Amino acid sequence: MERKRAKSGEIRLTEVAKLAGVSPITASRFFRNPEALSPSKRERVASAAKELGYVPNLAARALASQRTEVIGVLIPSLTNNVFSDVLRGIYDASEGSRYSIQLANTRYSILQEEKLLRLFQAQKPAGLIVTGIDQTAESRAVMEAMNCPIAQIMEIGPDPVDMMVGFSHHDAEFAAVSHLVAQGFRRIGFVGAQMDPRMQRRFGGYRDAMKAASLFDPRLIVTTPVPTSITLGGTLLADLLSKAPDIDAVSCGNDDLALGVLFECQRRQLSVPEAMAIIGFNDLEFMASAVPPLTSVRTNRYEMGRSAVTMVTAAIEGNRPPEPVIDLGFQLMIRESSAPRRA
Amino acid sequence: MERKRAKSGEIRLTEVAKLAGVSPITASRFFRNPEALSPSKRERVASAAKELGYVPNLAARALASQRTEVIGVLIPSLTNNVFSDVLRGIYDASEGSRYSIQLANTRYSILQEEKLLRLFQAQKPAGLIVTGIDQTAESRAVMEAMNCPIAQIMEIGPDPVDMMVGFSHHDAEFAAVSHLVAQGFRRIGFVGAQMDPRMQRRFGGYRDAMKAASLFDPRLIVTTPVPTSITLGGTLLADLLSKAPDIDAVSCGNDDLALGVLFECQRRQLSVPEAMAIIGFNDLEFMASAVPPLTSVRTNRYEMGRSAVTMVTAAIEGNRPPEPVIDLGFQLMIRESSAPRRA
DNA sequence: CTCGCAAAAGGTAGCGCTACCATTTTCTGG
DNA sequence: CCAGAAAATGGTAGCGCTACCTTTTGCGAG
Repeated sequence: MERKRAKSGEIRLTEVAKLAGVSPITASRFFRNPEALSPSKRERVASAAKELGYVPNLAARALASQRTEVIGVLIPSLTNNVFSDVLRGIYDASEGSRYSIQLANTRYSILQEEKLLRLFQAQKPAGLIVTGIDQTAESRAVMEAMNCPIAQIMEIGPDPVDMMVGFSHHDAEFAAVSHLVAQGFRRIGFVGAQMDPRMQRRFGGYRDAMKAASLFDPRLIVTTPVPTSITLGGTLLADLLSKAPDIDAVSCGNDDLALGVLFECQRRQLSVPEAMAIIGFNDLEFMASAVPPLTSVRTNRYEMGRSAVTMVTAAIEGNRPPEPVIDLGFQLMIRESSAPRRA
Repeated sequence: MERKRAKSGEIRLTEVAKLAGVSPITASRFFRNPEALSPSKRERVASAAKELGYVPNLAARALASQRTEVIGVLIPSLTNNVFSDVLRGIYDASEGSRYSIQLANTRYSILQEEKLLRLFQAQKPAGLIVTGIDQTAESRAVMEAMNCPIAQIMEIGPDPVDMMVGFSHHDAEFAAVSHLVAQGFRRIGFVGAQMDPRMQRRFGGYRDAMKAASLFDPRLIVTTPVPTSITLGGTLLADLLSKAPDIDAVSCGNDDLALGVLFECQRRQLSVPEAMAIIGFNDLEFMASAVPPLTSVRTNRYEMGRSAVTMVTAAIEGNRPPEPVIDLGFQLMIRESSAPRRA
C-alpha cells in the first residue's frame, strides 16, 4: 500500500481531458480561451466538463499562473450610505467581468488600512481600489510594491498612486455655499461630523466660499469627530444655535446631518427655508422627498465604483485608460430648502 | 541553459527556513501552529520571516491543504440599510478570526443566488452565510454538496440547511399590528414594497393580526414589487388613501416606507399620530429622531451578522453550537407616532 | 547508563493547474 | 503540389506549500 494523501474526490481537469480525448493542456485552454481550440475539440471538452460537473480549482490556477482574478477594495465604512452606493457600482461592474471583489473595511483608520493592504499583498490581487488619497507613506510603499493597477476613488488630487476617479469635495462644497450666498443668506453655519479627510476638504470649501464673500466667522462652525448620524445633525444644530442664534442657513457636511437638522428645525418650529435654509451633501434619496425638499450636492457614487472597476480591469488587461485621473464632478440639486431669502 | 519558468521573485517559505536554519516544514508549522515549535526555533523562524519580509502564498497553501479560510456571504442587496448592518456584523466578527469574507450580491434573485453558489463552489469556502430560507432546490443541492458549515440568516424556519440565526418576521409584524390595535386604531393600512420573502412574511403577520381582531379588509393593503425607497412610501400612502380614505394608521413593511409615509402626511397636513398613526419595521436610526418619533420593530441585524460568523467559524473548527437555530427575537420600540387614539 | 516514550523536526511526494517550449496539423499562395 | 507560415495540440516541469509518515531529540524512570 503506497503512501498517499487522500484525494479530494473532486473532478480534475485531467479527467475532463481524458473523457474529451484531448490533452490536459488543451482542456485547460478551453476554460481560459475557448477560441484557441478547434470547434470540434471545443465541443468535446465542453460536453465532457458538463457531464462530469467539473469545477475548476481556483487555488491551483492561481498557483500555477502566478496571478489571481481578484480585485481588492478598501473602504472606510460599511454603514455609510455613500459607500454602499459606491460598492453597488463596484459589484455591478465586477459581475460583467471575470474578476471577483475582495472587500475590507478600514473603519476610517489609516493604520487599519495599512494592515489590510499588507493582508491583501498575500492574495496577490490583480487590481486594487482604495478610498481617498490620504494613505500613509508605508501604505503607499506597499501599494507600489504590489505591482498591480490601483484606483483611488472618492477624491481627486495631485500625485495619484496610479489611477483616480472622484471629484473635488472642496469645489463641491464651495459651490453649495456660494449658492446659499447667492440666494441672500449671510449667517451660514457649517455642521460637520466624522471629520475624515473628505469632510475636512468639504469644510475647506465652506471656509473659502465664506471668506470669498467676506462672511466667514468661526462662531458659525460646529464640528465633531463623532461618527455621523441623523440624530447627531439635531444635536449639532442645537450647539450651533446656542453659539450663533442669528444663523439663517446651515450647510451640512452630509445629508444625514441635513436630515437631522431639518428634524431639529421642525422640533423648534423653525420653518425651512424662511427661518432656516438647509443644504446637504451627496444627495441621498431622502433629500428630494423630505418636507420641504432639501437642496444637496449630487455626487456620482455609483458611477465612481463602476468606473474604478472598469479602469482597473482595463489596466490589468493592458488597456490603460488614456487619462489616469477622472473627475466625475458634481451637480447642485437646488430645492425648496434653499429658496431665496425674502428681503 | 535549462528550460524553466520565471520565478515570481517573491520570498518563499524555503528561503525563510534556510535563513532560520530549519527545514521548510518546520517553518510551515510556525505559521500555522507556532506552539508546536521549540521556543528557540520559533524565535529563529520569526526573525527570519521578518528579516526577509516573507508573505505566505495563500494559493499554494490552499492547494496543498485542500482548504481555504474564506467564508462566502450571499446577500440580496447592497443598498438596503438593513443589510449594511448585517454586513458590518459579519465583517466585524471576521476581523477577530483567521477567516476572510467573500461577498456576493444576489439582487433578490434566487436564480442569481444559484449561480453565485456555484461560483462559490470553485473557491471551496470554509463556510457559507446565505440570506433567507427560500433557496431553490438546486441551490440547496449545491449547498449540501459543498460540505462546509452553512448559516442561513435573517429568518428562522423549519428545515435548516445547517444552522440558522434570525427571527420571525411574521411574529414581529403581528406584534406591531397588534400594538396598533391595542392603541385603539381600527382602519390600519399596510404598505409593502419589494415583496421579497421576508416582506411577504411580514405581510402575513399583518394579515393574521388584523384577522385576529376582525379588522381585516383587503382594501387596506397596497403593495408593489418595485424596490423599496423613501419616495415610494409617499406614493404608496397616496394610493392607499385613494382606496381607503378612512384609514387611521399605516403599518409599513419597512422604515424607508414609514419615513416616506411621514413626509407624505406632512405634505397633506395630516398630523401624526392624531390623524394618522405610523409604524415601521427594523428601527433604523432615523426613526427615533423623526418628528414625531416613529414607532418601529427593532431587529438585531448587527448581532445577526456577528452570530452567523461566530457559529460558522466555530463549526469549521469542530465546535458546533449546541443549538443550530438561534432566534434573536425583536423589540417593539413604541414612540409618539403610535400614541393611543383619543376617543 | 540505558530504555521507553513523547515531543520536535525532517524527507518525500504530491495538491491541480498552467507556462514554456516542441511538435503536429492546417492553411496559404506561388 | 509543395514550401513556408500559422494555427492547433501536446509533453514536461514546476508554481509554493502542506499531509503524511519517519527519524531524531529530550528527558525522566528504572
